[in-house]
Amino acid sequence: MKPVLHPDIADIEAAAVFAALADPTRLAIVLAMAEAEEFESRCSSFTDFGSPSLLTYHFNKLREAGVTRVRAAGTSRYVSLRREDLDARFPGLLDSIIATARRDPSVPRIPEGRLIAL
Amino acid sequence: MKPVLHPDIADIEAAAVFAALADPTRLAIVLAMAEAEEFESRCSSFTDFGSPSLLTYHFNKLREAGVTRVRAAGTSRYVSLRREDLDARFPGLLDSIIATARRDPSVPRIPEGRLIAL
DNA sequence: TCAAAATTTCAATGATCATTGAATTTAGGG
DNA sequence: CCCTAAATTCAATGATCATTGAAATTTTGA
Repeated sequence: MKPVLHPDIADIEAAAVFAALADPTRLAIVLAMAEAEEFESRCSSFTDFGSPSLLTYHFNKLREAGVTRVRAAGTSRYVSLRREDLDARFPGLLDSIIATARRDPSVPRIPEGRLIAL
Repeated sequence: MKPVLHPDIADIEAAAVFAALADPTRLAIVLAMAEAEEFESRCSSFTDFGSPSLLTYHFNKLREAGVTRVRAAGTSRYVSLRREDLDARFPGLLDSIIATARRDPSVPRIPEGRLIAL
């Protein structure tokens, strides 16, 4: 299993972060993670947003941009927001992004009550 | 002269704003406008960032996303950030974006001393 | 009315994007 | 050891992107 690669904090670029959030599906994923109770979520919790294959694609974009972290455990993968890292690199940005997504009803949402499970 | 169209505040979408900022050249333009003394700048002040034709393209993207406002006067055009509108729609977002661009050295900059003229 | 300046338009280019679906890999549990 | 669940890989698709350069447009000032 090839290791999952993440950019160093210093290599996270503003334009790349915005590009990662430019897609409604990815913005929805980030919002769902921010809204979730748990620190990390299983990737397969996001099936509402697309097929497994498509989710792999979007999770890669988010990870490569430095927005998320992915941890492999057994046959599953767990995603989380890189809160500390992003706050260190661009203070306040992540919170601002989340607040923005919250205010925009056009960002897709997981049906009320459905959980982002661990 | 066909009028310049701007989206209503309510129609500004988060993903569209992020898409507008996803390009290094456009992020540089926004940063330069934020850094400028004046409220608005003549479009031709940004020639450092590309050819006239290319600038038209990028200014259109920014305007269509709701990030900037364009005013035509004579043979010139004047761009400005839609500060109030963006603050109303997504409070804090624009400031956060500007602070983020400032912190990222990879965002292109106009050579020190060169002005964004009116 | 002419000429120059500022900007747009247009077509063409190659690159990257989001999406699909089928085939494959990976790892754990019985 | 096999079965199954979870996820990736891969190729193919059409759409949109950023960029170029040449031609057209618009408007003002001489």
